[in-house]
Amino acid sequence: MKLRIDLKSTIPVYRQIVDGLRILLVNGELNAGDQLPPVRRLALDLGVHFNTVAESYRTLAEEGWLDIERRNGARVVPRAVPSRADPQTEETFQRRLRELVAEVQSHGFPRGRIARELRQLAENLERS
Amino acid sequence: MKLRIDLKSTIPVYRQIVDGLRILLVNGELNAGDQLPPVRRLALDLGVHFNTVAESYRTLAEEGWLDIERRNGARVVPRAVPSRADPQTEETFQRRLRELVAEVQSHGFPRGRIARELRQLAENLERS
Amino acid sequence: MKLRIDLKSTIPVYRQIVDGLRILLVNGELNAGDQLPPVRRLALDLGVHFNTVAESYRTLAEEGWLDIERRNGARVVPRAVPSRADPQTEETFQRRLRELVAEVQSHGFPRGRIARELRQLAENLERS
Amino acid sequence: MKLRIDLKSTIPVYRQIVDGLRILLVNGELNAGDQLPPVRRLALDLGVHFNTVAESYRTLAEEGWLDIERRNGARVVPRAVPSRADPQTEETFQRRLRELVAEVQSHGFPRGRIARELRQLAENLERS
DNA sequence: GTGGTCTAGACCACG
DNA sequence: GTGGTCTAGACCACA
Repeated sequence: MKLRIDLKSTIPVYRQIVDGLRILLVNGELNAGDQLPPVRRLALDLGVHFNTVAESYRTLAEEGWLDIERRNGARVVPRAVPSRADPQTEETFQRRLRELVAEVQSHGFPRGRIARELRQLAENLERS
Repeated sequence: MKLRIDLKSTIPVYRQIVDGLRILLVNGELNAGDQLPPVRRLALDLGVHFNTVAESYRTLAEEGWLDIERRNGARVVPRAVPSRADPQTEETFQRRLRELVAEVQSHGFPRGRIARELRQLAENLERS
Repeated sequence: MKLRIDLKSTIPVYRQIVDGLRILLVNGELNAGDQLPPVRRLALDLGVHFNTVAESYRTLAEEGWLDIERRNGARVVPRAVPSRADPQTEETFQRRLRELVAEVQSHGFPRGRIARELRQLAENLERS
Repeated sequence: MKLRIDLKSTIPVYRQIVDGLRILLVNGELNAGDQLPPVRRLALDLGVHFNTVAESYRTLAEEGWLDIERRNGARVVPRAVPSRADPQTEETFQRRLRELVAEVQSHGFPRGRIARELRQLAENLERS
């Protein structure tokens, strides 16, 4: 379970877990049918309370990624693609993307490098 | 002052203001020497408390974008970009970028469109 | 055995079985003297563990619907309806009924349709 | 806040709160714009932990009934009617309704009384 | 052994 | 003063 948590971050741990797992999911590193570790197990690995992990699993289940059964743990579901993107999503995405870029620019990260990262990610997206 | 705030968002208002202003700053829509609106004025425009705006200005001042003087309000300074980025910035940027992309993918936003947005932004960065 | 189980539901399987059988019982689709399928048989049909079915039978036996004998399986008994309802039952029924209706209203089910269902069921009850 | 909780019930307290509030909401006893009590306040009134109430509020917010703002508490939202009922809702409703009725019949509640309750509720629905 | 519920209570971010 | 997050840990229901 390739997953890193930063307990010091202001971003809530459960959100970090959700974000991290979602990356594995969209990248196909976690596939339909895969079993996730029991909440108490992953919690132990990450050094957090099991409730925190449980909350994360529940969030992903609501998003349609996981199927949680009381006694059988959480399993990646053959995800029905959300079919239709919220029309608002595009605008939000553009704004958040520009915010993120502005922030790292602000921290002195050079434009060229940022552009390179963006292009590289774009390629990855189209190849897979 | 092209700036929108969403009071319902879970993102703190002061952060939204900082993020919004920073975009204007890196895009050159706010330039060295420009005077920012008085906190009470901007607060009124946005419908928030003036302390919230003041907090935002202070944050940007700490980042080196603004110069705040007792009675003269806030002014954009000719900003020397921090010569070298925090070594941690690159990794963080990559991670946050991938998180953002995973999230919008999760919401059904098609990969091709995401890739296009990324490429377009990369171009803008290199041109300006 | 007209009975459907949803393993994904949060409602316990044994409860689903009890609820389903009880409907057959009050509707007279299962009558006094009828033999129920052996627990292992029904379990196989439903794709659940036989203990789960056994638990269901036991619950219905406690309610006075079934008679379970060591080697003869479960059989519907001529049921003397408990002469008087638990005084608390009426209040509980009203509350649960209203909860159920509020929930489906909440899901966008139109009042008219709900009312129709209620009336139809009321008729069925009085006719039989 | 007309709301009763049964701590002994097997139904989770937070569900009871959700169910209870939803009745007030569909009945118009809580209207758009109304402020709900702070989580800690209601929790104290009900004798439960504030987290339990918070969870309930969050659930109703997800259903679109409430609008929760970090510092301003929870407020009833001018609910956008869910427009389209899940096609599955009708079948589920019928089943659950029949399950409920079968259960109370099982407890000795006479058919005539049940029918009367159903009719009365149907009338209430159509009148309001 | 699995996830769910709930409590008690600390601490945080916000405005 | 508001809701949010997290922990520690008890207890429960289910299969």
